[in-house]
Amino acid sequence: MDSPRTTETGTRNRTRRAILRAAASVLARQRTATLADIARAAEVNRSTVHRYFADRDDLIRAAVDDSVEAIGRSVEEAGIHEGPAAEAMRRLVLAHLNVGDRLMFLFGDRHTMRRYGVVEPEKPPPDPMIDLIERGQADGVFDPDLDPQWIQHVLWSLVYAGIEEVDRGRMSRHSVAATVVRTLENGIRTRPR
Amino acid sequence: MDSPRTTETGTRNRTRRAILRAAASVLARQRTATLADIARAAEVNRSTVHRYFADRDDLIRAAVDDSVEAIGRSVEEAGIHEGPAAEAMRRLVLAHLNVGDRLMFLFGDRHTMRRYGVVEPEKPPPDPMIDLIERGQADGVFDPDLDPQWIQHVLWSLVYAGIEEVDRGRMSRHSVAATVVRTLENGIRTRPR
DNA sequence: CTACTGTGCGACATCAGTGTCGCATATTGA
DNA sequence: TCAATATGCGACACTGATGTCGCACAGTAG
Repeated sequence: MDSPRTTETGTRNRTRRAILRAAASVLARQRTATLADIARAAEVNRSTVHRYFADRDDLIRAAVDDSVEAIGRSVEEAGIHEGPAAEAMRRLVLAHLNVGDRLMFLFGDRHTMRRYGVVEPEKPPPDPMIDLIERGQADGVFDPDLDPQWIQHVLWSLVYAGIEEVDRGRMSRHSVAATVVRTLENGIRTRPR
Repeated sequence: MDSPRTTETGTRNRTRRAILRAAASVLARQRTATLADIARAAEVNRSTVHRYFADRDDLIRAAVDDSVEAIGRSVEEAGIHEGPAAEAMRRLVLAHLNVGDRLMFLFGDRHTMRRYGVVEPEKPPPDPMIDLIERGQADGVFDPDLDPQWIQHVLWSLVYAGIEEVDRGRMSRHSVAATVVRTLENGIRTRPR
């Protein structure tokens, strides 16, 4: 579907995807990981990685593209242009939590995006997020005094923090979404009722 | 004062500190930066780095220790055990923003802390932060339904996001503290007045 | 069952980064 | 001013990671 090599067999496609997922996952946690590390995580031989990707740079670039697509799809499936802004924001948080590894990989080190990926003017996550935020601000649901891009970055930061909590076993995948949403909406101050 | 080599001359001390600061700053933004990159940022020759640190590992370890100390000092100067919890939290945010590079260096890649630094049970930033959060929760100022450690991570995440905004020139150092505090306290939802 | 595709294995060459070294020069402190 | 300290420079050796290659075997599709 999204693979540039759509004439690939199912077997090759699966191997390629396993390598890309492993690359994002391993590099998200250790930027200096070797090709051997990635191959191990993908459960293939190092030479197999070379059969799919010309070199290390090629692999990382492909992993960046793949991650951008995975995040884009997850965000699209959240359908944030529909429904009340607060509900849509909650679906957005879930969508991001579902692609936690890719987010950590893409944004954990700004060098990755600068060297391998989309250039700054093109925002990897699509404008619909900013649209949602602006819609919510117009509706009086989101704080109009906060810059929409800042809100977007806050969202990512909290999702990121949530993913790390889950990774460390300090929070369940089930409870993290609620906690992230609660903190995103209310902050840490006790909300007067 | 805190340098293990207190018999060092002022010149040597200054050179050592320049290298450590450059290490934290450069590695915060590019985990795979070389010793040559760090030396360039410190405005010394690469061989000079070797005169101060046995090898790359030694330098990174020293940079971790130095960063932990710098953050600890900044947090200590915030005097968060004094005054109302909300005020103390604001000073804490400022304290963290003041050591932004070190935070990005230490926590931008979990591998750094795991391999070079303090082990998990010893929390690099001191317990007083958790004490402050619990104090605020007891006083009804902070949300008692949020885990104190989660609140601490949220604080770091937002500080981190703020530092990146400043780095990208999208926010001034002056306004970032207010924005971080506002978002930390209120979240993104419009707060009813 | 067979032919084709895909992969593991391991050896080998290359290369970027690191670590070492000695010398000349710059800087600093007495 | 001079001696001691600090540093830049660049050459060189070493090391780990990468990239290439060919062969044998595993897996898959017809």
